Amino acid sequence: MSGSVNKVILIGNCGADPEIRRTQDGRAIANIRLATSESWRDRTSGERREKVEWHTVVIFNEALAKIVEQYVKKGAKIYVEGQLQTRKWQDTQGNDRYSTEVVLQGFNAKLEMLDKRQGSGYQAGGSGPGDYGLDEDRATGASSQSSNSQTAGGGNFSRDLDDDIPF
Amino acid sequence: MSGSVNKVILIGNCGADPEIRRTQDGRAIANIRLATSESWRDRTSGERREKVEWHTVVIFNEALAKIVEQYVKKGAKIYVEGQLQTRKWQDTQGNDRYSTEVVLQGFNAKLEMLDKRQGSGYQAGGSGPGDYGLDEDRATGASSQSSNSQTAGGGNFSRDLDDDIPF
Amino acid sequence: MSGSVNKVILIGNCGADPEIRRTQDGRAIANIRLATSESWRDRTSGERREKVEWHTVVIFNEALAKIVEQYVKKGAKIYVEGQLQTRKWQDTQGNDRYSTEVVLQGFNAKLEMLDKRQGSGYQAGGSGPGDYGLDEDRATGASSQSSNSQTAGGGNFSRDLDDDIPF
Amino acid sequence: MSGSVNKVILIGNCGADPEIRRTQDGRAIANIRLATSESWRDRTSGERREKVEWHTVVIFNEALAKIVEQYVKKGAKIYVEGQLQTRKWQDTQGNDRYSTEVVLQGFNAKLEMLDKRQGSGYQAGGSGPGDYGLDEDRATGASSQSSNSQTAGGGNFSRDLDDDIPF
DNA sequence: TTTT
DNA sequence: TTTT
Repeated sequence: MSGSVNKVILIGNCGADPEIRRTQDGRAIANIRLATSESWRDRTSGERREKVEWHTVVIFNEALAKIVEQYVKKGAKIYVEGQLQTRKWQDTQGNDRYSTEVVLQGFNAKLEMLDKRQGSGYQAGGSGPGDYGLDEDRATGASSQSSNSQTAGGGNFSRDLDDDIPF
Repeated sequence: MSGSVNKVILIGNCGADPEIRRTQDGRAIANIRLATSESWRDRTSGERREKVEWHTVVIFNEALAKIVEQYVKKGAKIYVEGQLQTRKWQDTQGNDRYSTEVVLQGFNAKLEMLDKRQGSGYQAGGSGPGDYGLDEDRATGASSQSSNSQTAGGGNFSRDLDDDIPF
Repeated sequence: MSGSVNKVILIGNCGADPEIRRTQDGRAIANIRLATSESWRDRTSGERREKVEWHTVVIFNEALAKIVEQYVKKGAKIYVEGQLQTRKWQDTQGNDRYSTEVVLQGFNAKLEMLDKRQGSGYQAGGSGPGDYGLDEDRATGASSQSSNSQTAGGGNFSRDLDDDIPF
Repeated sequence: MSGSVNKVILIGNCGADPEIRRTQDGRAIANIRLATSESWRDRTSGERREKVEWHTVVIFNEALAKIVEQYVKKGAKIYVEGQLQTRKWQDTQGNDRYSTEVVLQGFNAKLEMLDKRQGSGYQAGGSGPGDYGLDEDRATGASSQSSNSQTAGGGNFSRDLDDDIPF
């Protein structure tokens, strides 16, 4: 099917420190429980009410997962852009179960930290936090690649693209 | 919590005719099974591969649900903008189960039909299909309403809002 | 034309305090200069580079404009969701000029403050800052209205819509 | 600045065939004039009204520009996701002028064709149109790269990622 | 200048 | 003109 779009944009707060899992082959995957909320004034009572929604955000990207592990903590406010994915699994009774997650993977995925940097430290590394798009990771790949492709194909668009890559 | 955003944007095709349910108090609710897909060329085999993702879209709006019932059919390509919502329920064995849905409700919800109109007919009604955002309808409703609500001492926000309605 | 979407989503910092103008008929309009930026590491020099983009955000909504005036200050980080609009005007030499702005107006517009509330004060009012979507406010207005408009036989879309308002 | 987002999402119709320009160094750039529109029923007259907005979409990507040149024609309905960019230039009288464009470049850019494929032909090539994300271009780079990274790191996640890359 |  |  063509002409398809699957995009989720969330701004919320982390309910806990991210969990970092590792695949058999050693790749890091970060899981974040993210809370978004809406508030409104109740029509009848006039009271302010709030509804909180919890989302499971899964980051399939080792480099990004590590950054998340390092900088994203419980309570942090973040922006994530990914896609909806529903995973099928079996519970202990053998029933089919489904879990829907917001997956950041590959392109068109993005994560931004929205809290003011306080304190110090992590700026030191030079790379610094901030624009933690998956971009960055792709960038890594893309640039190591580009040194080839550029010379090879001379496509200087890919050159510019690489220049544009965050980092 | 403030500063929260919960937004889903999908473009996909309906897997079946929408289902219209009705709440106890008679409101119509439309359910759409929407498929999005990604395709890519497998690097090793060179074959084209495709991954389809199915989404449950729930439309809590009688008028919109009726429009959906009337014009959205199996196979139709639509744009939906709503929010992620996870609903808890009990299965027959009494286990907690969760279903995540894309909910179109209230503001910041939108539905657009992306297929070319073929044939005729439904334009006749005057209202016509096309921009089936909640927008348009709210606008209509909001304005007829505002003359009342404003006088009624309704929040003067609604007054401003009406002014804000696209022209 | 049907099947149309025009959406802009920005997260950035205000370059100055918002400007509040007023239309002839007394409605407030807020203007914000918003900076977004991208940064990346230059491939050849290894230096970190940054490109800043400035946006003009125009808020056509008296209540929201006032909230903006009150709480959004120079340096504030905000989320805005609106639409692209290009305005034609004449310069002093009589040449046609065009300005493109991000317009928040009517539905499908949203503004969220992303800075942590520090200090005190503005929570007191009860309404509180935070979710300054047009949402909330429309909801208020819309709901007080709905009890009327429904009876009044207002478009039954508005009826549904009101029902749809978050709770 | 960190924590920044600059995103534009449009669904509209092409007002003319795309223009393909070429930079001095031979890279293709596509320009599309895209119309979005809103329609609503006038509150007082009850008439249906429509407001059309024109956008300039600029695609800085040789491969994508060529696909656009080949498949996107006047009247086509497309989805584009890019970012806002304002370009400064001098008019013939030496005045500063600014043009704001929706730029598709690098990551987080996407273009989808939303018209039903009619007729035949272009499906034949095997690659087919459909998901014309910039992804595709990155994919090209990324995959040539991945053949390295995979062997090197064996991370089959990167393998999956690459596999996921459109085209 | 598109589209409905 | 913001922010990091």
